[in-house]
Amino acid sequence: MPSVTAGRLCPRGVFVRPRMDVYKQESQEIMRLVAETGVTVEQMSIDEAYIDCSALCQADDADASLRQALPFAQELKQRIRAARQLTATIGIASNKLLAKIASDHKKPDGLTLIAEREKVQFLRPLPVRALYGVGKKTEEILNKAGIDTIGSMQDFPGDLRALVGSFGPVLKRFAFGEDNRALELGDEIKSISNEETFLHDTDDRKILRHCLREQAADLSERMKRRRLSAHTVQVKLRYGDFTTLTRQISVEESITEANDIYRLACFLLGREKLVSRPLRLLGLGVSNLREISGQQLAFL
DNA sequence: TCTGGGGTCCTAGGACCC
DNA sequence: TCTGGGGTCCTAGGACCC
Repeated sequence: MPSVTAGRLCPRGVFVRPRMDVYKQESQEIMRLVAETGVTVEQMSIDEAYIDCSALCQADDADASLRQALPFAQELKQRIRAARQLTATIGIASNKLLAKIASDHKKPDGLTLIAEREKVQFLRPLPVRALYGVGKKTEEILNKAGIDTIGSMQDFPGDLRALVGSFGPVLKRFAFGEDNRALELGDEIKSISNEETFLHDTDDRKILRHCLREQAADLSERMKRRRLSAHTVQVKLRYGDFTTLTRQISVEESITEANDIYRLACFLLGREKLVSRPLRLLGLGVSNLREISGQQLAFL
């Protein structure tokens, strides 16, 4: 059974949000410290990662295995503190779902282990929202059906599919602390986008064109840096009343140049005259990404 | 917090083809 | 000309995550 920990790295008692690039650099340094230990790491976000240290935890009994991860976790926390003067919160459990819940359990500088033997009881009092994949909407649906804690979900006799569709069976297993998601190690990027919320809603063509040009240039640069090209361009608009819509177009040619992205974006906006009233937000994205091979394929 | 930004995944409907 | 069923692709929207 894999033993996984989720770590959350928290700037110590600092409420001022550091500049993003500083944050990112710090994140890289810490992830490097983690990688140095030789474990398998899935970085979830700038300040979170799942670590599979099952290679270090080889006891016959599942809970004895988890306990073997404790000294590793303690040492990791110490290393991060010594090298970066930051605290790290770590959760230890048998899978990603529980490791994350464990790491959320005690926030600043925490270390929580959820034993296999105790996981079902541990989960019972927690709100359904604590489960991965349950957001505001799903929480509302569950609450209406009388399911407010994970315990009540464990006890629910009906089929959750009637409430949450195909997520039902997975959710039921989550409620019992069962999760077989593997670490995702691929760093494949599926889409790249950016968006801008204006200080004041606007339908000024000059402002909108300028915004799109800047976004297209940024996307082009990010694609080139990763040696990617796109086959789909998407625009996103939000009006003053918060109505949000997207329009996308897929093309056969590979798109990497800012000008091509920009032109397709203008086409999408113009096609249905979407800028019929002032916009609160304008966004631009590319997807359907492929690696630039540097070499054309020849078809006979 | 009258609502930021950058992502992923799922679903549903329509077009199109056989 | 009308009818149908199934598969696939594209598009749009929404839920969710950090």
